[in-house]
Amino acid sequence: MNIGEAAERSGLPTKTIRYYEDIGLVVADRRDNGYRDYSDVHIHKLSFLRRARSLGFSIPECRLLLSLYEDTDRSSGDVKALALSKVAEIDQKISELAGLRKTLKTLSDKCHGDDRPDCPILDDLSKVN
Amino acid sequence: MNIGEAAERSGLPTKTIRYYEDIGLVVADRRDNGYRDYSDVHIHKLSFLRRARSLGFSIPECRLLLSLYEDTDRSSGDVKALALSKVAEIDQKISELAGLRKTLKTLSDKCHGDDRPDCPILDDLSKVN
DNA sequence: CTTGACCTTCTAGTGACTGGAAGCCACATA
DNA sequence: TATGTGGCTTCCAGTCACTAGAAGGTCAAG
Repeated sequence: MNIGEAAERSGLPTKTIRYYEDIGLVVADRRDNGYRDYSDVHIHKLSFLRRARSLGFSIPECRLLLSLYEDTDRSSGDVKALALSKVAEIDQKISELAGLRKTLKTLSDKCHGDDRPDCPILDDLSKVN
Repeated sequence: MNIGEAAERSGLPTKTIRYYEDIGLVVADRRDNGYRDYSDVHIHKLSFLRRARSLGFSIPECRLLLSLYEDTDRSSGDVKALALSKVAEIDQKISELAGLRKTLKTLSDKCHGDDRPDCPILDDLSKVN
């Protein structure tokens, strides 16, 4: 499929998809006319990148994550270790989000329309550190 | 306290703290000698920024979140609506992280040392879209 | 009173996009 | 067959969020 449809299905702008090709993250096939050609696997990788990037993973981290999928040279012990360390990172992110959520929920519950408390937003928000 | 200690306590580099002051996110007080002076409230805000940024919130979003704390002009109805919409965003992020976690866990479970499956990482990873 | 750590501002560079120009390609309609 | 119209190509320039480095001021310790 063309880059336009790939953009639609992955949720990334075409510009970003071309950029990811430039830096070697997801390289499309080419048709005779020079157009990029995307398969379902490409779409999966692009969607993955969109999600991982929006969750705060850096490009190098995403590259690592993708390499879990692609790199057949890597020993399976390494893959396991890498995946597990990322799982731990994700758990950390989830608990930070939970803390943030709790604070915002508290804030909104206290703001039931008329008066505003001397806002708790930062009180416990940044203590978890 | 000086910017160095602020950096240590917030987990942000001094360069970043100065940058956040440049763009008006967290403006420190100044001592007579021109040094920036940080209070606990400043540290809370900076820690908050570090966490929110690492979780994929943009600078404008962080500014909005901080304004929930600062803006005494805003009506409490607005605060409530804003906070609740952010809570929904956070729930979305959490569920995406949970999906990512599940996939990586599956991958690492299958990689029990010797052989590697034809990797599942992208199979369900990007379907949730 | 000097040394070294820490602070200041300023300018410039980087990473990850993002927008725009100039031109090629494909397909529908006159 | 000509002609849009829209999507594709590359390339260059700009932006956002830092990040590194230079040049110089401040301060506590020896």
